[in-house]
Amino acid sequence: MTLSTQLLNWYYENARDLPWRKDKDAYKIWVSEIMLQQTRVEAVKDYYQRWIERFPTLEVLAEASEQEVLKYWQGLGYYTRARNLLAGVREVCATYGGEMPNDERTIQRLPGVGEYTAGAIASIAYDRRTPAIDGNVLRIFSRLFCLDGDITKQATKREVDHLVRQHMPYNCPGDFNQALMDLGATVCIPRNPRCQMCPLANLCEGYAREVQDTLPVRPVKKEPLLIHLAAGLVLRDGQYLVRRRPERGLLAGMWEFPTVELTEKRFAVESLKEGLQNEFGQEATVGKREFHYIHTFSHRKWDISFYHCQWFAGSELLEGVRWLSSTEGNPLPWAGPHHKVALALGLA
DNA sequence: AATACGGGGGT
DNA sequence: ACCCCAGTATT
Repeated sequence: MTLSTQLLNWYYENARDLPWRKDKDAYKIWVSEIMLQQTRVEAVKDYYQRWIERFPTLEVLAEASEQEVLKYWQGLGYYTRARNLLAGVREVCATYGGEMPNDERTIQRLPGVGEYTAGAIASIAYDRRTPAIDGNVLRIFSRLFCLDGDITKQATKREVDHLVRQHMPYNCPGDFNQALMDLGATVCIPRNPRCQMCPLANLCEGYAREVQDTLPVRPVKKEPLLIHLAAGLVLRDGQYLVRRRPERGLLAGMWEFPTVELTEKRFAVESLKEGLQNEFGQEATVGKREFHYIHTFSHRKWDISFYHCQWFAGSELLEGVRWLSSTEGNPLPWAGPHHKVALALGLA
C-alpha cells in the first residue's frame, strides 16, 4: 500500500457530496475554486448554486454587468475575486474563443488564478498531474512529515510541493487533490485532528511522535487597527442616501451609507453632521443612534455606529451617490456592516 | 518578503 | 474572543 492508494480508498468511501462535483465542467470548477479561496465550503454552497443558476456558462457570465456580478457575490468577501472572475471569463471569450485552456500554465495567466487554483482546475477538470497546494495540503503534509518550518514561507511550500509531486498518482490526480481537501476538512483539521480515524495515521510521522497538535507552524499575527466610524442613515422622502466606495482598497466598489472617521468617539454626532455638510453640501439633523457594530477585517477593526439623520432640501448628487428606496428592490451590492443594516432596512 | 483583502463557523 | 479557512495581487 502507498500513501495515495490509502488516501484514495478512503476518499472513494467518504467523499463529500458537493454541488461542484456533479460534473467536470472547467468553468464550474473554476467558479467553485475562486469562491473557495479562503472561504469555507458551507459558506460557499448557496452562493455557488445561485451563481450557476444565473450564470450557467462562461458566456453568460461574460455578458453580465459588474454591478450584477458583485450583487451575486455580496457577503462572500474578497470582492476582487468576483471582478477577476468576470475579467477572466471575458478574456477566455475574447482570447480563446470561449474555450477554456486546459494546461496549467495558461490557466494561471487568468486574473485571480494563482498556482493553487490553476493546479486545481487543471487536475480536476483535465486530469493533469499538477499539485494544488492549499492550507489543507500544507497542514496535512507538515504533519505527515513533521515539517516544522513556517508554512507561510516559500521554502516550506517548496518542500511540500516536492513531497506532493512524489506521492501524486498518474491516473487520477484530480481525485488525489480533492481527497486531500476532504481529509483536511474532516479529519486532519486545524485543531484537535481526528487521528484515530485517519486513513494515513500509519504513515504519519507527526502522529507517531505525538506532535500533530503543534503542527503546522505559523507566524504570530499582529493586532488589527481600531477605527471609530459614524454612519448616517440619511432619510428623505422615504429614501436613503447611499454612496459607492472607491474602486480600489477595502470593500472596493460596494455601496454603503455615508460614514465619517472619528478621532474622538464622543464627538460622533458633531463629526457626522460636519462630514455630511462637507461631502454633500447639505445641513442635516442627526438623530438617535440606531445600530452599533464591531466588525473585524483582516487587519483593522471597525467600531461603527449608525445614526438616523434627516435633511429637507433637495440637491445635486455627486457621481457614485444616489437615493435608494426600500420598495425598489434595488440591486446594489453591499458589504460589511452596511450589508446587515441594509438588510434590516429592506434595502438589500 | 510583507502586506492588503472579508466573512463566518468552530472552539 | 480567537483562530483560520479549497489564496492572489500588489508593493
